[in-house]
Parts: sequence; structure tokens; C-alpha cells
Amino acid sequence: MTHCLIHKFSYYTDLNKDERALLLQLEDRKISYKAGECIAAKGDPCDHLYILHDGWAYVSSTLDVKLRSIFDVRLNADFVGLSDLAFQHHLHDFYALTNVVVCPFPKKNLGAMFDQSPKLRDVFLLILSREQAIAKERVISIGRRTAIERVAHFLMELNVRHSLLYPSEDTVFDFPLTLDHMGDLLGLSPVHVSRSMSMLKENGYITYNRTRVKILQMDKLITMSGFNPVFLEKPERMIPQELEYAEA
Amino acid sequence: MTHCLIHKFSYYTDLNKDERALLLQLEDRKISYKAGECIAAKGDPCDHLYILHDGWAYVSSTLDVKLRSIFDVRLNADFVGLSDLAFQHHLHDFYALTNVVVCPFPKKNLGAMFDQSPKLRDVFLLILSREQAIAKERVISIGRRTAIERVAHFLMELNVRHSLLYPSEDTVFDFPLTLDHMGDLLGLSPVHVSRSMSMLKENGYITYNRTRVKILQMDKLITMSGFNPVFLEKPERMIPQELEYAEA
DNA sequence: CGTTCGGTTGAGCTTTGTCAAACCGCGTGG
DNA sequence: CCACGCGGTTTGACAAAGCTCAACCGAACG
Repeated sequence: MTHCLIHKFSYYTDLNKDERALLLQLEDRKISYKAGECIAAKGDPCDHLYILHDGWAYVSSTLDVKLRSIFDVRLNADFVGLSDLAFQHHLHDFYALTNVVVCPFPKKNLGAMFDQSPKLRDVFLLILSREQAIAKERVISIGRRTAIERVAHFLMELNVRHSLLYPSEDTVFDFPLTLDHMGDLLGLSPVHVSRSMSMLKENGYITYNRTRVKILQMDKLITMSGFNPVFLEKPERMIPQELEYAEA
Repeated sequence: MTHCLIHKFSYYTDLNKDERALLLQLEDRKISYKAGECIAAKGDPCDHLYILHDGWAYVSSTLDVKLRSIFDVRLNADFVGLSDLAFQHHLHDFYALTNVVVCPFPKKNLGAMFDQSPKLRDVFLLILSREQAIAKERVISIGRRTAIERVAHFLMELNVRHSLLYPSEDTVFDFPLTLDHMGDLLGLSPVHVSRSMSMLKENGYITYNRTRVKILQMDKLITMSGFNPVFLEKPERMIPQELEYAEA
């Protein structure tokens, strides 16, 4: 995965030479962060977006000393900072969960890119839209599902997102999250997350250790959590009508 | 408020004649729905967006017969259907909460509009971004705040959104939501919402009846709920760098 | 080895949910 | 004009889900 942006965009549409060149321009530098470091913090000037090139990151917001919300986890080829796109200062915090390398690019270059390629613009909109859909699923989970359903649902989400990146591994994935992360993601206490995970293991639905999760009974997890992967679905379902361009 | 789109966009930027004309083209028809009617349902083909011209609407998703999540409430001049922008079929349900009138316009016209005016395109991105920020605040509320804090926070959000529309009324606003709506919005049971509202009234922070809410002690509500209006803030804070155009 | 960080487990407590009854305002129809 | 019924709200008693605290464990790492 040397060119994340191209990889990401071509997931949604076919790219010609010019479009690839435009995307390559964006991805000029690389920056590394160690696990736990802050990539950007609330209040920082927000003039760059990042593409996650390697590792895991997450988007969060800290209210009180002991009150944190994690909105989402960012995997390979995901954008970091997209949620603050239109703001001059970051509204949220962005942390490296593992060691990461990111490609920063100035937000102001986006405008030029959109001018030159409406197609890329629309794919960008599509990506924004997908992120919104993921966020809405989280609201459903936190607001209306029980603890164990939330955990099951989130594991299924991770499994799908992981297998879209690495199609060969469709039931196992890395799992660098701690119970605290899980709790803040799902609106639970870390000890209750632990109990829920244990129950899933006891039922024989999953196995896991500190670093990896393996899905054993996907069907059970799907039915118990009401998981429906449309919101992460393959491009043919997601291409918006605006995207019907004649290939010039 | 005869031209909602123009009103909405000029909240974020100054519009010249051409831009106004472009926006007017979108707003050609009007459709009315009675309170409770469905404007668009999950699975319906998604080829139109709507601007809410009058009344309240909401975005929701129904899981089980007795499990519903409401993601957001839509007020005057808000978009309806934006969250499914990039999908060919709706992912969510859109209901009229009161009698409403909406202006539909075909999604495919957006592309042409963006081609003709990068400025409008960027304002559109900005609006999308603001909606995401509202969604994130909801995640924080549901995941990490107590029942009474959630209610207080939501009332403050409504108060700010209302007063942006009607600056003369800055502590009173219409309130057509039932306890069921509130519960599904905030991840609570309707009876617990009732208790929370009663407590806010007993404390002297608010008064309310079936149709209106009045804020009595805004400072108390703000501190107790950790409300911070940046995520709804005035345009000068929100204009993204891409928006710095020379007025042609 | 000892320390640290994270995970597990148990006991007791708090918050919120459920169920059911009573209530209230309002519109309808006798 | 009054009685009724309907949709929504309030209140109380009780149950359940999830939280907190604290002790303990095990792996990783210096």
C-alpha cells in the first residue's frame, strides 16, 4: 500500500492517469508518530488533513479529566482530520493508537483538485458520506443496544473494515485497542467491556488476546447485534448518481 | 423566509447575483407533508435532497418494532436527506414531525452547480461538516453524559439553533417533540426524559408545556451539561480556508 | 526480579428501564 | 354543552443493566 489515496479512491471508482497524478501530488510527505502521541488537538489550527498510511489512530474528545469520548477508529487509508474539514481550528483530538505514519496535505489544495476533477470531488463527498453513515451506526449502538450487542456490533464493523483492506484475512484482525478505548468508543465502563468480551468468548462466538481477535461464529454475532453491512458496503452500491461521467 | 437555500448559504458567505440564481434554480417546487408522514424511507431510491421550508422534521432509523434511534431534528432551512447523499438508496428514514413544506431538488443538479461555483461547493462542504459536528456532540451526550445532562444539553442545542433562525427569540422556542422522540434522540426511556425535564423545572432552570420551552437559567444549563456552542458557531469561525475567493 | 500496565473477577451500589395506574388537555360526537 | 376517548405526560414501585471500587492476575519490560 504505497499510495494510500489512490488505493482509497480507486476503491470507489476507476481512475485515469490525470486523476492519479492529482492524488499523488497530495501525498508528498510522510510523518511518523509513536503510539499514544497526539497528531492534532482540539483548538490547533486546522490547515491539514492526513491520510493514515500505516497503523491505527482514533478521533476523540476529552470533556472532563475522566470523561472521554472516542468517535471512531481510523484504519489504513482512512482520512484523519476529515471531521474538522470546514473549521479553522480543530474541534476534536486525533491520536496515534499504534505507531503510525501519516501523509499530511494542505486543505487548501483540495479546492484546486476539485476544480480539476469533479470526479474526485464526488468521490470525496462519497467518502464523507460513508463516514457519516459509520457515525450514525455508532449512535444507534450507544443509544439503543445493550453492552454485549454494542461490543458484538463493533467487532463486526472492525472485521468488515479490516477485510476490505486485507481480503485474505476475513475472520481475524489486529486489535490494539485497550478496554479503556473500547469503553470510550461504546459508552461503557472498561470493566463492563471486559465482561461482555468474556461472554462472547464463553459462548464460543470469538476468541481474542491482547493483540488479535478471531471471529468464530459470524452469523451469531450478526443476528445478536443487528449488524447490517450496507453502511460499509462495496462501491457498486455506493456510487452516487453524480458520478456518472463519460470517460473523456 | 421565502428562499431557504439562499438564506442558508448567505449565513456562511456573501452571495453574488450568479450564485443566487444558481441556488434559486434548485428550489423550484414545494411539497407539503402532514405531521407524522414519511418524507423518505430507508431503501427508497435516493435521487433528491430536500430543504426544509417550514416546520420540523427528523432523521431516524428503526431497528426492531420497539427500537428506534433518532439522529437529529431538522429545523427551518436545514437539509433533509443529506446524510444519504452518496447512496443510491436511503439508509435512513425521514419523517415530518409537524406539518412541513419542503423543497425537493435532484441530487444530480448539485454537480452542475458545483462546477459553476466552487464557492457554493465549499459552503456545501461546510454545511456537511457542521452536521457532522452536531452528530459528534450527540455521541458524546449519549455515551458519556447522565440523563439530565443530556436533556439539558439538547435543550441548549435547540435554543441556539432556534435563535440563529429567529434572533429576536433567544430564550423561548417551539417544542413539538414528544417524550418518545426525546427518548429516541437521547438514548433514554420516555419516562426518564419526563423525570429529567421535571427536575430541570423544579430547579428553576426551565419552564415548558406541550408546545414551548423557555430557558430561565442558561448559565446553569451550560455548566451542568458542558455545552459549548463552537460546534454551531457563527460563520466567521467556520469559513474554511478554501473559501478565500477573490470576488470576481 | 520487581514494576508497570492492562485485564479479570466479585460485591455492592446507582442509574435508568419497565410496568401500570392515574392524569390532563383537547377534540369529537351525542 | 357535556361525556368520552385519545394521545401524551406524570408518578410510584420495582427490576435490571451497568458502574465503581478493590483485589488479584499475568505478561512485558527494564
